[in-house]
Amino acid sequence: MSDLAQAALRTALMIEAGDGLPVIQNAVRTLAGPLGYDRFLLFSASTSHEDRIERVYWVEGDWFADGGRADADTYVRRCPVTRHALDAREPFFWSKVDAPDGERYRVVRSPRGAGVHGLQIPVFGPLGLEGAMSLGGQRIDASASVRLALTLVATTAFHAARRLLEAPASKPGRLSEREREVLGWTASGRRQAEIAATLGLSERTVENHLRRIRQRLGVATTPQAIRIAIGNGDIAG
Amino acid sequence: MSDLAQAALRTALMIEAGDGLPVIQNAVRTLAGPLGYDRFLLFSASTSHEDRIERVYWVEGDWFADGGRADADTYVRRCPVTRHALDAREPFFWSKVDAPDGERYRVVRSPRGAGVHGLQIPVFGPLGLEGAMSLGGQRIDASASVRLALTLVATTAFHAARRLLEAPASKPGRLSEREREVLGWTASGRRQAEIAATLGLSERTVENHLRRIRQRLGVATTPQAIRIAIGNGDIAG
DNA sequence: GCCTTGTTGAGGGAAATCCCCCATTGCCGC
DNA sequence: GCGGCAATGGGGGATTTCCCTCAACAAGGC
Repeated sequence: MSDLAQAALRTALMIEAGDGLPVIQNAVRTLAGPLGYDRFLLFSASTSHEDRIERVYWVEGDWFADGGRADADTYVRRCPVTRHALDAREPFFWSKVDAPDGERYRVVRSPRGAGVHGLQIPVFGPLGLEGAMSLGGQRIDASASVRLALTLVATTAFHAARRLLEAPASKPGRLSEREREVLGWTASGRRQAEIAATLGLSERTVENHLRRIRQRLGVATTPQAIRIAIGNGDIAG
Repeated sequence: MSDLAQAALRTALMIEAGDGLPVIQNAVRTLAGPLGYDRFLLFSASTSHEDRIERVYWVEGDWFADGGRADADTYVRRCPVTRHALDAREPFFWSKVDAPDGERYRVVRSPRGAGVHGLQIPVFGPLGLEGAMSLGGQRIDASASVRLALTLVATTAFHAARRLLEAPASKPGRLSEREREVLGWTASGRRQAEIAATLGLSERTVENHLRRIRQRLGVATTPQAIRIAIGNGDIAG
């Protein structure tokens, strides 16, 4: 335990200074391996589509109980535990238990016994959930110290991975005059048909504008677009 | 340095297990004091309107250069560095430098020289910014290790403080606790069905809550409810 | 006890939104 | 001139939200 904290900090520093995904992976493996974690998952998520998991940066280990034959990417997106990260407010431990009707995942305070256990660490930013890291294994150290240490490392790893892998992509994000106008009326409680009448457009056009707005802001629903646009100063709060 | 990581982890654990603000304060002081930090600030914030700082949990030390005669709460709300936390995506160091036309704050990679320096650590959650912790001093250790260690501790401290201080009372907004929760997730792009799953409710109930929210706020549509609720400070912007 | 409020849930149907594609027009820059 | 983009509009169908009513239960005040 006295080594843990130092190792975690050293790992985080190494990850921050790293220049590639392999550095991150090695650093995490070296730290978490001795603690019983041999399955790793790192992904970015956004509140955009229904399929909220946007990009899988790293998936490794026998998550699938079939030796990895399933398509990792697809599996990850459907994994109940992965998806639970989208609802979580804090890091949490989980257990996969065998039930008569197949496998069941449960969020637990401290996993024990046979089966696969893990730790999920959501990563948040100014706009909410931005990604998560998941670590699992058969016999894991699930103490509070490990949770804190891995939270530090996972958060650092996520930011580093995103910086490295997401670098080229950047978004303009701002709305056009017309789009601000449409969104402004929407925020004022007007329905699409009303806005169309007000602005002298067809309902179809208003709808298209709203879709484009959602796309540009990278959000899934119009209510969310309102919130983001207010945050951006695109429309009045 | 080899002590730092251990001390940080120990501090975080102590804070998590603590049962009062004094425990948190002592823990932070003990860790950060030897690193040169003697001014502390912990507050909750929402990204809603102008006055984004919601509640100051802890302010201590000579932040004001006048020995603390100014109203701490007021000062904190206006402090440029404090406000910068609202725009930050990650922890950052800052420096207060003397300029011909008064004091100036600057965000820097590594503060040095005379003057007051500090570290700001924003804390995020599913709905975006939730609060921040600021630590300052005349001669601070501004290494990457310290940044990481204090990030861990500050994040833990914020969650603990909120849990302890925000538990009993909540704001008098027209919306009930549950309603704010539902509306908050809606503003984060979740659909009714998803919110139902997250909160363990039927879709019907979520729908009923949203209708009641609209009724209470006196608005016609949910997007408008988002805007009004943000304006009222009922949900995070 | 009685009344209010918060929270939960339902049935049934109407309305609105959202999604995929597509096309036209006009403007701007290279 | 040509490519790119904003603005406009459409077809057609799948989801989602919204609206009305009704009901049960727990907690708290009077």
